Amino acid sequence: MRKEREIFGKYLSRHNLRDTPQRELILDAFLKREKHFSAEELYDIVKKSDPSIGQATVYRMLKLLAEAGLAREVDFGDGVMRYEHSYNHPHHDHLVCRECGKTVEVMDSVIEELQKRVAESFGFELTDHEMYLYGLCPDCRRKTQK
Amino acid sequence: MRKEREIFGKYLSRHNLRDTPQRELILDAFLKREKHFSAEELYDIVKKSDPSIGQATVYRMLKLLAEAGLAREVDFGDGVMRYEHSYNHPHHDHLVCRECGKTVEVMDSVIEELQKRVAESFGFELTDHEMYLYGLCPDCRRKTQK
DNA sequence: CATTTATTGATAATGATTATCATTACCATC
DNA sequence: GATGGTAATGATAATCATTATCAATAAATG
Repeated sequence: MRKEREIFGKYLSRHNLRDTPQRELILDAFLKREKHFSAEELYDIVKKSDPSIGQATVYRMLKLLAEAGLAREVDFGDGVMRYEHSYNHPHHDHLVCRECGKTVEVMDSVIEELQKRVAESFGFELTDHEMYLYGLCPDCRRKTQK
Repeated sequence: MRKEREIFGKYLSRHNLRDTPQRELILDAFLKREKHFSAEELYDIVKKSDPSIGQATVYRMLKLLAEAGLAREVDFGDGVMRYEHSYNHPHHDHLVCRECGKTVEVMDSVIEELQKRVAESFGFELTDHEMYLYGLCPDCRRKTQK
């Protein structure tokens, strides 16, 4: 968390960007947040501390966090982009419940390796990927059966 | 192709929906199309045969085709939904070039099996998934290196 | 043929995100 | 500490794909 602040500070100065109270506030909220979130959700949070903050500022800050390598975009395909921590949060994929929306981070290195091989078998050089597994979580399975 | 028409006809009558020239026209264009496409692209095609057709009709028809099991939505994450043939076009994932956008359909049954196991290891019942592999296609790799 | 109900096409609405732009704030230099 | 240059902010307009609305039209059925 200290380290993340440091990284962002360096990112700002390296790009001739300024440190502002708004950016500090949004950075704080981001660092406190554990679950992934949308721009609007983060906006609602920071608005409590600074009701005059604009949502454009939140959108802009999220772009910066992503570029600085602290955040990562997550697209669940519902038209709303979410963000999650990227620093010290190694790559993973998502397992999402179709019923209640609960998500679990998953990672399988065998799958990762196979993805690379599949790409290579078509002559592609794999740079990244997206994988979303959809299903029913344990709770919703129980509810559905009864 | 005959079979697909039959399926769609049955879908219409089973749902008390009507067969109209517009639907016929869009169905034709859909059946002729091999590559995936967006609503707008299909609209541009059918407009040549019937300039008075509305794009809302195309959007509506794509929903029907998907519900009838003839089409499948493909979300490349660029904000535009595409469709591809679903009938006699078994499940596959997509390998996409980050540079030129070229796509290849891929399928690896080992990956599919592992996905199921990963989900199960969290108590989830896997219903479906999305996997997009991004990289550089052979052509773009060559261009980038030179 | 008349009635019912689905369909169409034009257009307005939606909703997330981005662009614009006047105003404000930061920061280095004098 | 005033100043000039430039970045940042917040309000708001714009964007863009998609959806909803609705009056007009067209099928199908008795």
